[in-house]
Order: sequence, then structure tokens, then C-alpha cells
Amino acid sequence: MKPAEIEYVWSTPEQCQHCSVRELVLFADLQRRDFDLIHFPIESIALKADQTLYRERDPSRHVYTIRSGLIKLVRFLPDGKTRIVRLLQQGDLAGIEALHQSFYLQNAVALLDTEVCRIPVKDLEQLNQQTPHLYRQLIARWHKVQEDADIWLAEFNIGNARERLAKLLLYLTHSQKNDEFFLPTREDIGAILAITTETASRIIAEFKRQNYLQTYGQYASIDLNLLTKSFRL
Amino acid sequence: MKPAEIEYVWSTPEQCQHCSVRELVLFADLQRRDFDLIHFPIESIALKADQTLYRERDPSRHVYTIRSGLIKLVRFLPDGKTRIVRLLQQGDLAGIEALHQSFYLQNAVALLDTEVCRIPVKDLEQLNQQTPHLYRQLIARWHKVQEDADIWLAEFNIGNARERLAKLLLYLTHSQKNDEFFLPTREDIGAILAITTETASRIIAEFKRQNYLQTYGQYASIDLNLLTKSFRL
DNA sequence: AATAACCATTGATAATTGTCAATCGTCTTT
DNA sequence: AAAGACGATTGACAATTATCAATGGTTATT
Repeated sequence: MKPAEIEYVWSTPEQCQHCSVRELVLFADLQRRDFDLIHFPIESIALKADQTLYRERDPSRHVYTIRSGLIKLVRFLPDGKTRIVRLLQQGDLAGIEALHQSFYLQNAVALLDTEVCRIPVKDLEQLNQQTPHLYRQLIARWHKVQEDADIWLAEFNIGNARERLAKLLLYLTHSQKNDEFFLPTREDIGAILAITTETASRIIAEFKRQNYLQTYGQYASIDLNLLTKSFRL
Repeated sequence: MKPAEIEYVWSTPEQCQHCSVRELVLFADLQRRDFDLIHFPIESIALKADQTLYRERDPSRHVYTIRSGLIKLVRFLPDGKTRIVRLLQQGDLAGIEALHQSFYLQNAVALLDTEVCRIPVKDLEQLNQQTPHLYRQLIARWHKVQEDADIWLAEFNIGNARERLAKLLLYLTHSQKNDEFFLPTREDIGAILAITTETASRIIAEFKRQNYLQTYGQYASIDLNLLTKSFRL
């Protein structure tokens, strides 16, 4: 990306069409002059649903800022089972482990059509040495890894399946501006909560019957009052 | 800690008695001259088993390097249940979230008599600005948070209770030099694996009967061959 | 030594979840 | 429109785990 383009983006973010830096929350603290330091290419990548961004053990030469859409981070276990260890959405940084290790730790797969910006790690590290304005956001990203891990470990893995699914629904709504949110397939819900596809399906169906949940294709909305009261969340 | 003391530690690590910097793996990459930059106090703290180092939502003004012992990071859920979200041992950094947030995310409780070094965050941040040799290790610590979280999410929460307990035992041995390792109480095992105390006890007892496991008070050792073959780990 | 406190273990039973299989609904392809 | 593919749902039953309760063992305290 040429400096002129960055300048353009920086000055009139509204008009950003391609690979907008405005969405790169990782660069949120950068000052106008910091963008002059960016001489490396940042490519915008459009992923279709189900496409893989990177795989576990792939050489990790880039990190990816998510501009829109939804990414699942998946780990395959020796026994063939799979586990979704995190969901990433707008503003999140995928592949952050590239900052310390030469390969990725998980598989990153798009759940929806998803746009990401690809940032070379080498250049990012160099930029970090040239300006102090990046560091804070990097730490913030690492911090979010820990926060999310805590939530996933503590909230999504304790109590019975109904309670866990209720917490997942809350998590999915909270990260949306409007009421509707993307509801993963029952198989993916199972991989998130460590339950079977059938159990996930049964509970989703039950929640729909009890009007806790309405679904519209792949999307859904919840009745927050009913749900929180029923589960004391 | 005075520069002279640091110098002393640096030159003859064997003779370190109090709050040895040698153990501070966070400072592993620091050069001799970097230690001259450390003008802030690093206190050594001795925790008895069951003592709390810090609590969730406490103001987070320090990070803690663990010199010896074992720390559990605990989260209490609204419904009164508790979950152990990570174990920290020698070389690990407790309270790393202090680098980005003004309060701790979890409760840190010693499982054993534990020695930690207390490092003020403000000073650590300043040191990080004065020398480039700290950054790498900080990233390494954040990275480990993610690695551990992945393991805990993927390994300890999939499969039935017996498989999960087998994986926990492997995890506990792998982090020890010798064969013996600290075996948490059945209640803590339950809080790690999201099973009840009784289930944990039943399986531990079963493993002992099958000679997968021998216990010696709070410590234990496993028959690695038997265990891995029985569970294809 | 006796008692108390605490943790581990075990039993009996209920509740939850997994497994295997069939059906339903929707969407795509022919 | 018909057939096929795929995911969601449901049923029946088995396996696992939780719950409630009692007992055993160890350690600390009196």
C-alpha cells in the first residue's frame, strides 16, 4: 500500500473502498505521520464462507485483521475430534501467534463471507520499532486472547448443555450492534461447547419452542429477558 | 533491589539467596547492562499453600514471576461454581493482564508453598522502553497464555472424563523434570476438567487400581506406557 | 490417645448426554 | 417438477456423569 493511499484513507475514512485501514483497529493509535512509515503491502482478502485462511502448522508470516465477517479458530485432536477454540470478528487479529512463532497454532476458517487485511509480520515488527503507537494495541490484542480464553473456559464449559448454550447465545448477541446475530450450525455449536451435534440441535429446538430464540436462516435473535431470567445469567 | 545486588546475581547465580533474578525468566534476554536500568524494587514473596496472591478485580499494579511452587488461576461464576482456568509454575508470569488493564482477571491461589517475585508494572513498562531486550520475552509470555488456553480448551474439555483426566495427568508430568508431580485435590481436578469431585475421585481411584497411577500423599507418578496405550494419547 | 476436621472413596439412584437411526425441510442440481 | 444433498430435528436406548449420602483414612488439634 502506497503512502498516498494511506493518507487518503486517514483523511477521509468514509470514502475508503478497498482494504480500508480505517477498519484496522490494530492501527487505531497510529498517528498521521506513522502511516508514512508503512511501506509494506497490506492486502485485502475476501473469503467465502467455509474457506480456510490458514492452517495449523502453516508457516506464519502474516497476521490478519478482520474487517467484516466471522472466523472460527479450530483445533483437530489426535482422535479426529475437532474443537472450536475461539470466534473472531470485526477488529480482531487472527494469527497473532505469528508474532512469536513460525507457525500457526490453529486453523482459521470463515463462517461467513469474510474480509481480512493481511499484514506481514516482519514489517509489523519493524513498524513497532519505529513508532511507539503500535505497542499498546498489540498488547490489547494479546489481552483479548486471554479474556476470551477465560470466557470460553469458564462460561462455556461449566454447567449443563442448556446453560452453556444460553451463555453462548448471550456471547453471540453481545458482540453485535443489532439484535440479530449469526447462529453457527449445530455441528459448530457442538464444537464450541463440547457437546454433540444432536444435543445442540435438541436444545436449540427447545429454545425456539420456548420462545427464547427465533431463527431466520443462519441468523437468530433472542429474548434477552426470558433467557436471563430462566438461567440467572 | 540495588544495582550491586543485581550484578551479584548476574555474575554468580548459584549463590543467589533472596529474590534471585536468575529465576526471572522474564528477564532472560536482558544483557548485563540492562540490569543497571533496574532501579525499582523487586520483592520476593513466599506464599503458603492456599494463600491468595491476588483476587479478581483487585487493582493490578504488579506482575509476578513464579520462582517455585504452583499457582492456580481461578474464576468464580455467578452461580457460585468455580473454574480453574490455568496452572502456573516456575518461570510463568502471573497477572500478565496488568500490562493492559487496571485489574486482575482471575484469582491467583497457591496450591503449594510458592515463591514469587513481585514486579511493578509501571517500572516494567519503563524498562521495556529503555531496552529492546525485554520485548521478546513479554511476547513469549502472552504467547504462552494462548498456547495454554488452547490446550485447556481442546484437550481438557473433549472426550469423556477418563480421557480428560488422562490428558491432565500427562500435562502435569510433562512440566516436571522428574517423574513425580503434584496431584491436585479431587475438587481442584474437578474444577480443571469441569467434572464433579466425586467423578474425579472415582477415576483417580480406578487409575490407581489399574496401576496407571501411583500416589504418594499430594504427589503422584504415572505409568506413561500404560496410560498412553490405553487412551491413544 | 481421643476427637475433630478434612479429604478421598464408594454406593445407589437420578439426570444428562451420547449414540445410532430415521424423518423432515430447505436448497441446489438435473 | 423431480431427485439429490445437506443440515436440523426427533426418537429410542445406552452410556456417562451428577447428586445425595455414607464410610474410610489421614492429619491436626485438644
